[in-house]
Order: sequence, then structure tokens, then C-alpha cells
Amino acid sequence: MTKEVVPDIVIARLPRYLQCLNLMAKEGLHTVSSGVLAERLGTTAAQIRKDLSYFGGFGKQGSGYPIYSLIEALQEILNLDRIWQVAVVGAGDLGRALTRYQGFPRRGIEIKLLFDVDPKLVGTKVGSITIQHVDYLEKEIQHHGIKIGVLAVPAEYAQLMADRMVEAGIEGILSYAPVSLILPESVHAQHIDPVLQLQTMMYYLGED
Amino acid sequence: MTKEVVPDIVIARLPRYLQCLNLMAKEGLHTVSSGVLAERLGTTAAQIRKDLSYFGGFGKQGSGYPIYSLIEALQEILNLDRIWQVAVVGAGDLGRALTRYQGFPRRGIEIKLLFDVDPKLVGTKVGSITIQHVDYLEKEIQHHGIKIGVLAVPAEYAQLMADRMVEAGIEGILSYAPVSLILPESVHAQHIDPVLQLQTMMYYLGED
DNA sequence: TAGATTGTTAATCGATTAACAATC
DNA sequence: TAGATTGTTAATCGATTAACAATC
Repeated sequence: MTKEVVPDIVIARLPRYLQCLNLMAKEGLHTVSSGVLAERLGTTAAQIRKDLSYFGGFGKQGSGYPIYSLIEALQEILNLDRIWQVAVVGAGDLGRALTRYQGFPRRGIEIKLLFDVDPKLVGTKVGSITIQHVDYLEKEIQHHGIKIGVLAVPAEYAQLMADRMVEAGIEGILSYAPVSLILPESVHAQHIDPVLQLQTMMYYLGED
Repeated sequence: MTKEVVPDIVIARLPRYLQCLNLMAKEGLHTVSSGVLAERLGTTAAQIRKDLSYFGGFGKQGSGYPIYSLIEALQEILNLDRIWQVAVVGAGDLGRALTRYQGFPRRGIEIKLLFDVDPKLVGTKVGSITIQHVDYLEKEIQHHGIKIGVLAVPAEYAQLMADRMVEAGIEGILSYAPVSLILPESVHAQHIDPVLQLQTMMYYLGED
């Protein structure tokens, strides 16, 4: 039996399904059809059914999907059934805002380390985390066995810090730096750059 | 002559090309081949040539693309040849960090308005912007003729604030709220949710 | 039971890649 | 000129959609 590979794009949609299902559970719903879920998400029923079918049959003909057990199944598929510790590099406005962001602990993400080069910041606290000098980046990441890093440094330092994180054993990087990073195939990278997203929008808004 | 429609996914890549080209220009390069650009971006030469060909022929056989004129062409295509004013709703950690973000003015984005409901925040300044009460959202957005809004409010208020922005004439929304928004077809929406991106990553990192 | 909805297959659609003539 | 590289066409690949038998 060859294990069928699930397309990346399907994996990327699962967290959105989960987010919506959690909201529905909060609203007191117990069951949802692919059609209703699709409408809330702005996608199609067929796509949701197809995506879920990569992992098994979670629904019941006639009634749809039991919300609570589908949530549990998706959490297990995505490895969300534990707390993931994260290291943040860069304690500027963004790094500090991320460290304080309530949405992380609420969804199983714990910011454990925060680094900066600025001696005025090193030693100060952001919430319960003390900012450490980047000199200790490798040592601390290894010591805590952290696998996920967040880059919140200026573009010029992003590649260097990414390299150091990878060296220290980081396997996934979420970068807020406005540059393309060159990373080993084995490292999973995600990028957030609001300017790129706004510029995409400007193409469509420009037709006045 | 029927104007061929350019796929959304092509448009979404253009800002990344532009970002890389700007960096190369800064490095003093004058010309770049699709192959070299592709390597820096982690994509393929064929894709870059195909994407650019939707808009015309910008390169020269034998030598590649003149960086400076390709930058100018992309800026014009994306309507970046002017300053875009933006309204930010929500002046929490994130909203304030975005308002101070240097990367916006540097790339033609001017945060002009900042709103919140918190009376302790209203009237205070973030950089040169005074936080205004959301009661004035519609009036101010209309007065300045602003077309782009950024949502930096908690999930519970996101849909409501999105509706009000649309009502006020906003045509593009960049949302940092962790919910799916339901918006008219005519409004261009972009979402940023680091949790969703980290959860996608966790699927791949989980195989230990 | 009748109606609703799943899981899955096959058809369609669209995007990426390969290849190469044109040409700088 | 010879080598390099574009712009474009055709081939391939993969993702989405439609359709429907199975079944709750």
C-alpha cells in the first residue's frame, strides 16, 4: 500500500476549516454539511468533501459532519494535539506585538524565546519573556529543542538570522521580513508581507 | 481584440518579482536573466518569462531583462506609481505596530486614519496619526476618499467593521482578524493569520 | 420510507513546464 | 559570428468541479 501524498494546497486549507468549525462549535452547532461549511468559508462543498476524503470519511450521509469529532480529527492530522514552542528573532514593534498576541497561546502556540541585538532591549521583559541577546540564539534554541522560528528583523538581517536558526535546528520559519530567503529544502518556510498583499490588491483597485 | 485576462495567481507573483528586482538594483545590477531571477526567488525561469509575457516583452534575447525599466513597468502595471492611503481599524498592539511600520511609507503606502473604540486610546497619537473613535469611520473614510482598509480588531468585531468599511466605500480589505469574512464580490480581500500558517507548518513538522 | 448528504470517480479546467524558433 | 536568452506554443501535470451511487 502506497501512502497517497496529500497536496500542499489541501494541507493549507485544513487550518481554515478548523477555524470555522471551532467557531461553529462555539455557536452551539453539533453538525454541519459540506454545503453550509463551504458557504461560511467562501469555497465549494465538493472541495471540502474532497479535501477531507484524503484523510478518511468523517461525515454521515444525510446529516453531514459531526462538528466536535471533525475538530478532533483535524487537530490530530495537523499535529495540534500538543503545545508548540516558538522562538522569535527581533524584538521591535512587530516582535513585541507577536509576543503579546493572545491568539497564540489560545491556539497552542507558546512563544518561549525572544531575541534582539539592541542592548537597550536585552534584559527587558515582554509579558513574561525576557529579551535575550542574539548571541545566545543557537544555545537557547538547542537547549529548549525548539523547532519553529519567527523572523521579525529588518530585511538586511533576515537571511543571516534564518541561517543561524537553521543551524540551531529550527525546521520551520515564519518570516515577516520583506525578502526572499534561500533555505534548505528540508526547512518549511512561510512568509508574511502585508506590502506584497496590498500591492496585489492595488492592481485590481487601479482601474478607476 | 479581446483583452486576455491575467490569472490572479500571476498578479500575486508580480510584487515578489518587483521586490527582488529592487534589491538587485540596490546591489548595482543593471540586467538580469529569467534564470538568475528565478534562482533568487526560488521559482523557475519559464514561469517568470510566462508571467511577464502577459504584459508584453520586457527582455532582450541574449542578455535578459534591463532591471530598471522592468521595475518601472511592473510598478505601472500594479498601479504603484502613486501613494495609496490606507485606514486602519483597531489600535491595539498590532494596529499601532502597523501604523509605525517603516516598510509602508517606503513602498508608497500611507496610513492616513487609525480608529479604535477604546476611550483611553482615542485622541492619543501613534507617530503623526491621532487615533479617532470608530464612530467617525464612515465620515473620515469618505472624506479622504480612502479605498483600502486594514482590519486589526478582535475576531468578534471583524465582520461588523468590514461591513462598515465597505459601506463607507472601501474597495480592498487586508484583514488580520482570525475569521472568514463574508464580503461582496466587488471587494478585494486579503487575509493574514500567522496561526493558520504555523498550523500548516505543524503538519509537516509533526513526523518525528 | 423519502430526503439529504456523503465519498468517490470521471470530466473539466487551468496552471506549470518543456521545448525551440527568433534574435540580440 | 557564436552563445545566450527571450517570448511563445504545445505538452504535461495537477487541481477543481460535476455527477451520482451508496447510505444514513
